[in-house]
This record gives sequence, C-alpha cells and structure tokens, in this order.
Amino acid sequence: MGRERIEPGGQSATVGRLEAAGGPDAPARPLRADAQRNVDALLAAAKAVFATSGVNAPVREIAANAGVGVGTVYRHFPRRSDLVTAVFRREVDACADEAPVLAAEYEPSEALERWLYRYADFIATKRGLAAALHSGDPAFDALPAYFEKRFRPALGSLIESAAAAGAIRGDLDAMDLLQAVANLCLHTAGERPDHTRRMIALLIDGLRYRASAPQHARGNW
Amino acid sequence: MGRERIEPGGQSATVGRLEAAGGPDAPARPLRADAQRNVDALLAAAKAVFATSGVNAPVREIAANAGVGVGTVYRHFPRRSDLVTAVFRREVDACADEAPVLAAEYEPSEALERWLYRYADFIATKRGLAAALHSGDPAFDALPAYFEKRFRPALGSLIESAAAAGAIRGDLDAMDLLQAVANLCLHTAGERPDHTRRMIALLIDGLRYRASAPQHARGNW
DNA sequence: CGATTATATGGATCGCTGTTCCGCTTCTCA
DNA sequence: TGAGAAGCGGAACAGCGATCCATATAATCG
Repeated sequence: MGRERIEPGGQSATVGRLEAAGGPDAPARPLRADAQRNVDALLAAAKAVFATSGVNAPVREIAANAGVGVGTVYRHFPRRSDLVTAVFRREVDACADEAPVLAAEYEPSEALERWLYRYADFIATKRGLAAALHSGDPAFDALPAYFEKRFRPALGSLIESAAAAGAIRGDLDAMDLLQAVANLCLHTAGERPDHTRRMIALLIDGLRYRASAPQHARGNW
Repeated sequence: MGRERIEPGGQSATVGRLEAAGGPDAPARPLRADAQRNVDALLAAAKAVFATSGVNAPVREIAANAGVGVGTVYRHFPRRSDLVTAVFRREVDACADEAPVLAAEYEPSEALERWLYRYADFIATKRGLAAALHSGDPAFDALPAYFEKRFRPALGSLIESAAAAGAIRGDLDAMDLLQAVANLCLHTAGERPDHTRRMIALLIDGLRYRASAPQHARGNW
C-alpha cells in the first residue's frame, strides 16, 4: 500500500543529454534508458506532490511516489531546489507552448482570451512557489528570467495578432499584462473560484474597448 | 568564546502579563523577574540574529546568543514562529512610535519626510520576513493586520498635519503611501543604497506638488 | 549470445533542524 | 528563612536534506 508509482504523463521531455563540465557544447553522453524513465517519473511525481502538499513536501515523499529511492532523486537533481526549478520550467514550457496552438485554432481575439485563462490557471497553482521565488534563495534566481524568456514572446505574438486584427488596443506590453493577471489571481486567493475569471474577463473587455482599426492589416484588401 | 550574551537593549517591553486561557481579561500572573530578563534577552538576540543570519536562523543560535537554553526559548515562545512574530511586532511598534516623536520635534512636512525614511529603513531589513509573510504559513496570518493597525494611524496623523499645514496634497491614503514606499524599497534591492532614498525624495516632492492652501487652519488668524 | 564494464539504484547513514520532556535550580512570599 | 511554585537547561526525539557505496542493471563488444 502507498506505493503506486506515478508514471510519467505524456511526452518524454528528452532530458537525454546533460551538459558536461568541459564546455557548453561538449558531446555529453545520453542517459541510460532506465535513468531517463526515472527522471520522467520523478518530474511527474514532483508535480503531483507539489500540487497536493506544497513545494515544501519532503524529498522522500516525492521519491516514494515516483517509486525510486532518494539516492536516485539526488543523482538527477543534486539539490532539492533543482527538482523544484525543473518542474517549474516544465510547466512554464507547457503553458507557453499552448500559445501557438491556440493561435492556430482560434481567431486572434479568442486565442488571446483563452490563453490568458490558461495562464491564470498556471499562476493559481504557484502560490507557494511565488513565495519561494522572492525568498532571496539564490537557487531560484534564474527563474524570473526564464519566466520572461518564455512568456513574453508567447503572449507577445498573441497580442500582436489581436492588435493587428483590430480586436484590442495596440499599445500593450506583454509583461504588463502578465503581471496584471498574476496580481488578480494572487489577490483573490480565498474568493469564489469564478471571481478571478470574471476579473480577467473585465480586464480583457478593457483591452478591447479602445481597439482601433487594423493597423498592419495585410492581404485581402 | 562565542558565548557573549546579548543583553536587552533599552526599554523592558513589559511583557509582564500573559493572557490566561480563562478569558481576555483574566488576572494572569506576572512573570518572575529572571523570566522577564530572559524574554527581553531573547527578543534582543533574535532581532540581532535575524538581521545577520536571516529569519531562518536556527533556534539554538538565538538561544546561545541570549545566553539561555533552548528549553527557555520554547517556554516563552512555544513555536519558532512566535519568536519571529514577536520581534516583528516589536519593530513595528518601535517604528510607529517614532511618528508622534517626530511630529513633536519637527514641522509637519519635515516630520512626515523623516518618518518615511525611517519606515524605509524598517522595510529594507525585512526582505526575508516579507517572503515568509506571503508563504501561506498561517502562523503569520495576523501580522498584516497588526502592520496596518499600527502604521495607518501613525502615518495618517502625519499626513493629516502636513495636509492641514498646506504642505502636501490632501487626498492621500496612508496605506497607499506605505505600499508605494515599500515597493520602492523592495524593487531596488541590489542598487546603490542611496537610490531608494532618492526615489522616496521624488515621491515626497510629488506629494508637495499639488499642495493646496491650509484646509482646516485654526488659531492664529 | 555471453562476458565485461560503465552506469544507475536504493536505503542506511550523517548532520542539522524544530520541538518535547523532566530533573534540577532559582526566585517569591509569608 | 524555608517551603513551594516558577523557571531553567540540555539531553533526547522525530523529521528533514544530503551523502555514500555495495549491489543491480543496461549498454557494448567479442
């Protein structure tokens, strides 16, 4: 009992190569097959455990959920914080990668709206981590930069398309909007869950209010 | 070596009475003299250790600096977080209590300015604690309320006096200003230390810009 | 295919933490 | 001054992150 191994969810994340100390582009051997399986299982288990028990959950608990020993955890993630940041980057990637998918599937305005809700869900599950980010622990210093590196272009292209289509105003900075939505999510912690959703809807309506005609319209003219 | 007891600094904080479980105004016996000394020494040591080693410093280190055993720490502060919050409240009190002193010593506008710098110093030393505050740990839930309870009236009366004297605009909310200064302090972490000071000066100049004539002037007329 | 070797594993173990417990000391007050 | 209450110190406990190494296993080669 209490040993049901959490299997890696979907794509295998190809952590296959690690940078050797010899240089940024040293050949670096691929992971052994079982090791790769364990890395995937660990990331999946960590994500699940962090979601239920918070980011301070003990390493032993994550190891048990992944069906491995703690030694295996520390082989792949030398510090506890490395596991935390790896999960964080994975989820940032997953969220950012949805932007082009939505852009291909919906018209610009709706794609933007849907992605913002997706982003809000992402933020909602990161309360404990946000505190860790600002705790001054140098282990998390690189995360804000990664956050911006992935999210600014992802949201930026959605904004650009919507603005070009004349659906929203054109003078909008991606990081400003990301910050605004994040604040909405964090400040409405205990409220009814749909409150955040309505606040975001309000924000989006605000973006649409001063929409101009298409500024860079091209093509069918 | 390494055992120089940190003596309590100044006033003895009169923690002399503890609320008994019987009710909010049960008589509750006073602390024994040596116990009161130890409480003061612990608060002084904790303040010093938190300042140098951060709020995550081990309890044993604080106990050693206070020249007491860990048992004594836990007798007066059943949980580690109780010690943290006690130090925090003490420092909030010290900062808030300076407002009427400055108000008596300087003209309204300068008293306000001087207190804001004092408040900025307070915030600057609270980086680690701010993270703890937003970590979701229920042990710190009551602190924001205490923060507002003490600081809003303290700054509020300074603002009121300065506005009545026509030195600053009159439509200023104390909490807004506290928040603004705190943000200035936290966002300029690694900058040159006088940067924060200049930003606050700018903020104060902004307050003065739209100053009106005295609104409630009374007396020598 | 079997042997060989680099690689990966797991859990006992270490050092450090917050917290508890209790024999002993110290203060208080009649 | 002499009980007796109040307080004290530090050994001990449980849980944590992190380390280590004898063992097990995947990859490689003859």
